[in-house]
Amino acid sequence: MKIATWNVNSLKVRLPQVLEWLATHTDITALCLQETKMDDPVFPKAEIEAAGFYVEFAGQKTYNGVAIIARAPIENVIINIPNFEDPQKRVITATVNGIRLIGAYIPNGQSLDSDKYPYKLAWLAALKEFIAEELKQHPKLALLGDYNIAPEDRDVHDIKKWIGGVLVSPAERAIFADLLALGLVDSFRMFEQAEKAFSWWDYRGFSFKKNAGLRIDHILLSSTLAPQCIACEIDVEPRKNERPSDHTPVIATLN
DNA sequence: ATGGCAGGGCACCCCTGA
Repeated sequence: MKIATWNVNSLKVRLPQVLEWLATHTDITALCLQETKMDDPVFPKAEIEAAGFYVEFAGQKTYNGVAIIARAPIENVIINIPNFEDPQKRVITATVNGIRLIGAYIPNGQSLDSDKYPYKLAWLAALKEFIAEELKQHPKLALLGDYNIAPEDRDVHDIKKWIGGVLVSPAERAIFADLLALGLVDSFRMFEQAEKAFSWWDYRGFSFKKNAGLRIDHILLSSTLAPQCIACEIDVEPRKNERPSDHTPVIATLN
């Protein structure tokens, strides 16, 4: 089976692309979406189900919003991080085919001197605690999503342009390392990859054409699940669509 | 140093994203 993550930057705009992508990737069992940007009453549940999928979601107007689309039943759903007060809808957790999936849209942080930066760090600390708890009950666990963290300098097209800002700060990278210390493995780095492999490119300045991107969308696998992973790839094709998301899917193959 | 593109809300300009 394959599991995937995709920040779609508005599901209203991107739903046709998502359904088309799933139609041509029939081996993807579960897809986690971020930035659906829609409240639950207007979520296109019927359309997705009519296309043959199960779907669970948690959204809000304008910002954030997450969902899981799957070809198998989606069970034992948890919305957001328990015991962490947060009006923003950024996490959906569920079990599909016996794998515990945590789909997350980690805060951007905006800048190191913004109020949103300490929110990001506190949010990540709460997420880490939640994952530690989930791992006790669900050893086969994957954390998929838009992390808004480029873990290493090789995940940044030009580190000089990003240093001193969010996404690459030592504190954020330290929390990423804390996730790895829970036993999680960055599935992308389990395999040999091309250099300058990114999952996001700014809409501005022909960034995609110049491959001036960041690798900030990740699939981390628990130590129990990682040995089942035989591939991880970034699919850049949807970034070439008309009206693309600025992010592109990441796919992990499990056997 | 700044803005550049895109989406959404809401009213035609502003906020946010990364």
